[in-house]
Amino acid sequence: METKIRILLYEDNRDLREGMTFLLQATPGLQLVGGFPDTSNLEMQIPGLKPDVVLMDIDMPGRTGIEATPVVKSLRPETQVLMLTVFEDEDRIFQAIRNGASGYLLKRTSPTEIIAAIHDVHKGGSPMTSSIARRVLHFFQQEQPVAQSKDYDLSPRELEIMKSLVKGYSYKLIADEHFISIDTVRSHIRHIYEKLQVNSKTEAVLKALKERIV
Amino acid sequence: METKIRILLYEDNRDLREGMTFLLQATPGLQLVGGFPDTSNLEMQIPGLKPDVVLMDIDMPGRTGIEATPVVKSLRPETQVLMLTVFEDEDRIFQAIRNGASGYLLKRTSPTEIIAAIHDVHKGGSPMTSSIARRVLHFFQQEQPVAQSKDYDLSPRELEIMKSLVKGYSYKLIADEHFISIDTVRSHIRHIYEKLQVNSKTEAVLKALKERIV
DNA sequence: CATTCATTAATCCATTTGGGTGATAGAATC
DNA sequence: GATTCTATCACCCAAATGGATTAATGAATG
Repeated sequence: METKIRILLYEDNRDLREGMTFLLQATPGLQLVGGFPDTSNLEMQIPGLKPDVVLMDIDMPGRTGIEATPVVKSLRPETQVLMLTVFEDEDRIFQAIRNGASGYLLKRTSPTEIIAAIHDVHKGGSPMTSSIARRVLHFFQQEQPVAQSKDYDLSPRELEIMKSLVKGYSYKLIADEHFISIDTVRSHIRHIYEKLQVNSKTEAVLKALKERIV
Repeated sequence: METKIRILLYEDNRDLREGMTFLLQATPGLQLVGGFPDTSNLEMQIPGLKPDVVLMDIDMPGRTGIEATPVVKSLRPETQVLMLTVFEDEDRIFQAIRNGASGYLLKRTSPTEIIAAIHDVHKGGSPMTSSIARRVLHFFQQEQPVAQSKDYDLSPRELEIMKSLVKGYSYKLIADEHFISIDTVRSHIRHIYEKLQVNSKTEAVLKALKERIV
C-alpha cells in the first residue's frame, strides 16, 4: 500500500459523523483528514487538507452539500465528491450530479460498500446505489429510442442550415455564415419544414432537439 | 427461494454463450430459459419464453443488441434488459440506455458480479460497471451547475408564457391559451427577452432549455 | 401614502418570417 | 437521355415578430 486515500467528511449529524469517523479510521488504506458538521469553511479546508475524496451529506445547516459540491470542484478539481445521503428524489440526485458529484450512495449502504465505493471513486469510477442508477437511466429513457428515431432525410446542406437554426440564428445571419443569399436560406428552410412537418422556426428547433436530428 | 428468475441469453460468440450457459445453469435461483446467437426470432422467443431478464450482447449478426432492446421492451415491458458487452464508447452506451436497457455491464465483469447484477436488475436496480456510470454522470455534468444557474427573476405570468413559448406556440396561440390579448402576450414576451437578454423567440426558447428555466 | 411591480392593453413602425411560385445548373440515378 | 435531387437565387405577399412607448389597474412593499 503506497499512499493512503485522503478522506474529508461533511456530515451534520454528530452520531453519524462519529460513526463514519470510526469506520474510516479503522480502515487501512484510508486516511481521514477531517470531519466537519457544516461547509462554512470549505474555502480553507479543501486547499489546506487536500482531500482525494470528500464524503458529502446533502442536508446540512448553512450551505447544503449540493451547493458545496461545485465549490469543492472549483477549489480542487481532482477531488472526487461522493454524496452520502438519505434523499432519493430525482431533483436532488440530478442537482448533485450536475454540480459535479462523482458518486451517490444512500446512507443505508453498508460500511463495506462505502469503503468499496471510496476506492472506486478514487480510481475514476462512479459508484451508485442501484436504485439511484435506475433513476438516472430513467431520465434518458424519457427520450426517443434511437432505433425508431425517424429519419427525416435532410440533405447535407439542409442539416447545416438546421444546425444554424438550433444556434438561434436569424435568416440573415445564416446567409452570412454560409455565404449564400437569404432567399436560398429561406428555400432550404422551407424544405426542412416540409420534411419535419412543422411551420415555424421554433417548432423546427424543438423537434430537432427532441428527436436528436442535430 | 420461491420462483426462479427466468433468464434469456443473446450472444453470438459460441464459447462465451456456452460459458454463460454453464454459469447460469449452475447458479441456484436462476433459470436459463434459452440462449441464442442472434435476435432474428425475438418476436417468437420473448412472448414464448417470458424471460424476467434478458442478457444482451451488442455486436451480433443481423439485428444488434441495441436494435433488439426496444423490441424486447415493446413485446414484454416487464422484462429487464441487461447489456453485457465489450463496448465502452459513449455512443453505444447511451443508445442502449435510451432504447430501454436497465443495466450495462462490461464482459470482463466477474461471474459473481454478473449473478449479483441479475438479481439487482430483477429487483428494480440498475447495475452498471462503475466506469460506465462515470460516463453517464459525465453526460450530465456538461450542463450548467444548478447552484450557479442564474435566476432571471421571471414573474409567475412570464414563466407561464415562457412555457408556452417552449411548446412552440405562436403569439396568437398563447393569447388564446391564456385568454388574454395578443398585445399582452407581446408585452410579457418583451419583458422576458429583456430579463433573459435575448431578442428572438428561438433564442429565448434555447436559453430556457439550456439553463433549465422551464 | 408613495413607490414599485405585475398584469393587462393599445398604437406605430420596421424587420423577420412563412407560403407560393418559378427558374437555373450540376450531379446522380435509372 | 429523361428524370430526380440538390443547391442556388428571385419576386410577391401576408402574417408574425420585435422594438419603442404609453397607460390603467391592483397588489405589495416600504
